[in-house]
Amino acid sequence: MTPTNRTPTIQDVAQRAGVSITTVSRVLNSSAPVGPAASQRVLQAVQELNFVPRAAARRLASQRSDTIGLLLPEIGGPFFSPLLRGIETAAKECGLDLLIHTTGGAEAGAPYRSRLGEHNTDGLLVFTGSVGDDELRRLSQLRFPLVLLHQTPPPGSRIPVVTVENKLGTQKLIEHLIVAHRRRRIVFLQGPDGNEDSAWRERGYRAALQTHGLPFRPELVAHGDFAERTAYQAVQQLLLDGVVFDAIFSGDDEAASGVLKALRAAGLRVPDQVAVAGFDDGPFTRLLTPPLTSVHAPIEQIGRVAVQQLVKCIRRQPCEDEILLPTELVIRQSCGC
Amino acid sequence: MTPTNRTPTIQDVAQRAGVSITTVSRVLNSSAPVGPAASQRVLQAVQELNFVPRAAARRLASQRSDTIGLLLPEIGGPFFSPLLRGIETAAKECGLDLLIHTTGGAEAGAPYRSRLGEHNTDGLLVFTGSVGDDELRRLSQLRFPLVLLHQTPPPGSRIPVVTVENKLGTQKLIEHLIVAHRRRRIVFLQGPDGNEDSAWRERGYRAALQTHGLPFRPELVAHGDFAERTAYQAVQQLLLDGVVFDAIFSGDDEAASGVLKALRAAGLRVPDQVAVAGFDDGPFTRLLTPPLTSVHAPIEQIGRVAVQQLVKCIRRQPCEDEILLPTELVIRQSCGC
DNA sequence: CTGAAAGCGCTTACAG
DNA sequence: CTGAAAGCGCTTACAG
Repeated sequence: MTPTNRTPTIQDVAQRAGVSITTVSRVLNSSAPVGPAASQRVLQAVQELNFVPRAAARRLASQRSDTIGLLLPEIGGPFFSPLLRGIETAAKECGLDLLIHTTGGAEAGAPYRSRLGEHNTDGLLVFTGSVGDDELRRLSQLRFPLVLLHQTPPPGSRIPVVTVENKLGTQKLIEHLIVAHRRRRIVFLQGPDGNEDSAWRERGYRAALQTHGLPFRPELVAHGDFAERTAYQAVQQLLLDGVVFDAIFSGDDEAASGVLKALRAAGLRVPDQVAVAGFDDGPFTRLLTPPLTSVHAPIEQIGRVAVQQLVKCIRRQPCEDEILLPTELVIRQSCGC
Repeated sequence: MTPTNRTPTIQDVAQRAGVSITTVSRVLNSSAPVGPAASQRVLQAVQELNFVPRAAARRLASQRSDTIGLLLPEIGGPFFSPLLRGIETAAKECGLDLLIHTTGGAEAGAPYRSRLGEHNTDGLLVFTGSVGDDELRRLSQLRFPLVLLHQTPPPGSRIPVVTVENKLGTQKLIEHLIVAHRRRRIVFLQGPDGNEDSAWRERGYRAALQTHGLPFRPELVAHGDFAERTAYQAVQQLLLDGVVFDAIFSGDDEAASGVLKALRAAGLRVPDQVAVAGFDDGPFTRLLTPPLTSVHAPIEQIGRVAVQQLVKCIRRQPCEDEILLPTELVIRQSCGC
């Protein structure tokens, strides 16, 4: 008699179907051929008992967790939702559970381990700034499957990367400001120190200037950190310093919002006097006044592709060292169009 | 000799510390008193071996998953990030893993089960619109721990709820429009059919009108679904229909953005001719033009409190049937202030 | 305070 | 195509 107060196990299914638990396991996992009659009865028993395999038992026995982890510094920003959406979708498609862990910054490394460390996860997606280099090296040396997002691996280790095409996207944007809007003194507002996206965007900025014979002027490069407040202050500072400019390429969209505010506060008209552009093309970008010209970064796709890469690593299949997802110029009104 | 190519197990720790695995388990879980010397040696062995317990083994043996699930219709919207942040923070504090699953709508129920069903999770956080009533009843009858977000339980079942104080928040907002800005014909733009937040906001809207002796005019209630596009169309329709109004309370902030656009497109000045207000006070609200007056909903706190409630349910401790988190009027410029 | 042993519910060689 | 049995790595009575 099957006690009804207990959730059914594979035993109950086997008994009801009149087969061994081995056979039940086989039909559930399609891991070996099973006769049609037996298969039929198993399926029916599963149905009738409302049987769902315990993940813990399966994992312990199979030595796979069918779980991947996502490590990030924090939850928030316009980036986060689309990124997670892409990851969740792809993980579900691959039959993987997803565990999220915020580290609050790239502190040394271990506290996340107890939850999503080497044994409790088949692989890890690591967003830039969430794990220190030493820990990345340690995991990499263990041959533990890893994919980095928006970050290149620390020197000496080889870990697949998925990120966006920052340089080319920026280059096209700056060229648009130069060619279509005849801007000559374009400010580049940097992201946080050490941020790779920002570094590549700066390279694109310089490349565009060079292509069009414009000098690189250090005074036109301002420090920032992808945040609204600091962007506001940076623009104020430029004005205080008497720096002359006719356009601002802000490190990302959040910063662009601060830039717009600072210019408005200073009585400068956008885009007439100062053209403004951002990067990422976040969901709120078109809500700004004027609607922000930006470079679209396919964030959701980043998430999706990253999972695919990680799955390859987990299966020990060959996998690209670096994937750069294409960006696209999105023209709105803040550039003068 | 401990093979270095294998990750250590509790066996390895026990051997190295010269104790039984029972003792190791005890010091790791503080589940029973252990002598200081033994305890010391275990801790050291754990350290030296870099030992991390396999979650799967622990779960199988203990019959607890130490995991909670979050079910929602989809990932996105200004709501999502703060909600998840609150949930993740609280879950981490409680030592719980968090599994996220999107259902794509309140379809009957079962597909999520294989991942976060009754056995693979200690309890579930259910966001409105993600699980059908039948499935909620089934889980509830199983005494499976459940907490609903922004949704009351289906008739006949008793499941704890965490949501925001919609009615009072709306009431204060409408009264502000009436009293401070002398608005008399205030449009209420509804959320999706059956949405409980929207229903409560409508009650608050009516209550405010009544308090101030204003008639409820059905023609001032417009259908919407918390989306920008439909809000835009709804306003267009009102104008086409020749409905006279001097304020619009849009169901939420997203819709408010569409409202602002539609009014601007129609050449109506906000807030002079039409005052506008939203609900939620999402992160982008202050970026709108003019900055949106809204009702702040403490979304992150919702997530945090919901986890705490769920933990109580899991521990079979008494737990409130309903928690209404207070909202707060946030005055910006779109109301006329 | 400590340990031997059973058991959690599966998967997977191995043998047929 | 099928099953008995070992084993995954822990926790938890039970006995001392």
